[in-house]
Amino acid sequence: MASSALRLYNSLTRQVEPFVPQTPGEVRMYVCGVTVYDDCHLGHARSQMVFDTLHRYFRETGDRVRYVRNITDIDDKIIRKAREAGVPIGTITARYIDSFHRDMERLGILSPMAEPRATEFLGGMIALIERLLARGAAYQAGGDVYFRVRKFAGYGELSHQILEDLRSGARVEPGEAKEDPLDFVLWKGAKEGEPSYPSPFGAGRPGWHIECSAMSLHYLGPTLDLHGGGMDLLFPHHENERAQSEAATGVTFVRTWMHNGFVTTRETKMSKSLGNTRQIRSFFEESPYPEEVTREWLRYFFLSTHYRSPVDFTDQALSAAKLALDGLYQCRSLLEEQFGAFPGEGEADREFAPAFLEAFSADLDTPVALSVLHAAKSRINPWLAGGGAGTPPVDPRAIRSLFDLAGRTMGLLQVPSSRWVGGLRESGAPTGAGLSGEEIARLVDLRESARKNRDFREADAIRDRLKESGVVLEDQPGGPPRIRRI
RNA sequence: GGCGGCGUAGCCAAGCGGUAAGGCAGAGGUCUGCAAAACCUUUAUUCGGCGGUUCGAUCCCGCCCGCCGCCUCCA
Repeated sequence: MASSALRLYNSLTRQVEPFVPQTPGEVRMYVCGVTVYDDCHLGHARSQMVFDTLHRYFRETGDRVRYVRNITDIDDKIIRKAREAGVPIGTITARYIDSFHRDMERLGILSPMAEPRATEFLGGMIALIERLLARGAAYQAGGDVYFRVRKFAGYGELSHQILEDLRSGARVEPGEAKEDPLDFVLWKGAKEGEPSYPSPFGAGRPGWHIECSAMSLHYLGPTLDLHGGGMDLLFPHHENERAQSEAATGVTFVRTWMHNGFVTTRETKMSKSLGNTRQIRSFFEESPYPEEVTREWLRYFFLSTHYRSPVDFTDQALSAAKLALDGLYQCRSLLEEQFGAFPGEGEADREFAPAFLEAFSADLDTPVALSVLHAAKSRINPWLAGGGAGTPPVDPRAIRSLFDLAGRTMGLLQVPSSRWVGGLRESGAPTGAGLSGEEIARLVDLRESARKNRDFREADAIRDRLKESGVVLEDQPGGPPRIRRI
């Protein structure tokens, strides 16, 4: 059970309001996935991570989550890319679907219940368009089918746009036969050399927005508890989805609309058209750390800013995130050394967990949740630093319980601390500078002998040498030094 | 032009009517052969500026300055 009821910011009402699913104990959640024509960048990473965190929170608090995330595998950009490469679109989409899945694995994103692809749901989309035509909410013109925006009274409510303002800025492409510039396409008539599919309105392919309406209807019914995506999907994508879904079903499409803020570089939105994106793949490949470490590093970084605020992707902030996480691992490592294991698996925690979950309840305030982790660390560390004498100031089992909770909800602290802090000893893996575990062990032994002989010059020289290779030695009283990589 | 967001210590970042969380960095100290790690102490009388409402405002209102986003594909 949650320590307190979840409250979420709803883009529709522009207010933080209690989140109450229509069926108690069950959450119907739909998040916009990606269009598979390129590798995903850090903007996609943040969005997926935000909703993954929410997904995990629902699971933690005992809700069944029916989570659907779509894949757009038919679209102008895919077609263009396939044409340029001289291959069928399936070649392009297969490649980038694999890439997307690999990225989700890198980021530690839990799988959704379903991941439908647009091309698998043509039938559902066509049925929905037929319903809209039958109700007069759509019309055929010039081989296309358009949604009649002025027939939907609530148009503009979600993005808080005034119809006339939108109309003045709207464009009509040459060849389009819209009744109104704001009308958007539901079905595009086939064009020479483009993939097309048969339909009652002629061969063609679906417009962008209709897939989400059709697929969410199929999996989750006419009313979703929650629909999420990046801020940039608010208009026109979500506005259009809402219009066509509600025009077809006559009921509320989405109870809570959530939109996450952008990832920026130099305070400018990261976007493909600006050419300032950083791919998830390249971030991982260029990371000095193993994938499991890089994963949590990135998660901590993104989760340390509230999901609705922009995050500027800077080396400084990234570095601070790594060091903060290191501190948490250090604490866990000390606990394990003290007890021979991380004590108290599964113990209930009345000390920290309620505060941690309360932060989640307050519109997913992950920065505050992270601060609870540090508060716990600061409570136990003095005792650990004193060698664990006397009664601990806080039950170590509560720390374990909290850290496990952070693992389940945020995907943090999942790496064995011995490996995070001094992994070289276990893995024998080479360091960034190419020293193998064996070489390190040999140098450490050499230094220990030098120290025994009080040849501190030699000992320090070896220590410096190791440090240049990214290996820091921490001497401990009466034992071998701790080996920590930086 | 229309709509919206942001501006909190050197940096990152919560709080959003009751008197400034947390992280990183910095300073001093304990420990150490020296370090490192850890620990202790310390670092914003103040929340872009000016007015207003209030017993009380970083939080509400108005104006101004600066930055950003959406309005076209975009997480």
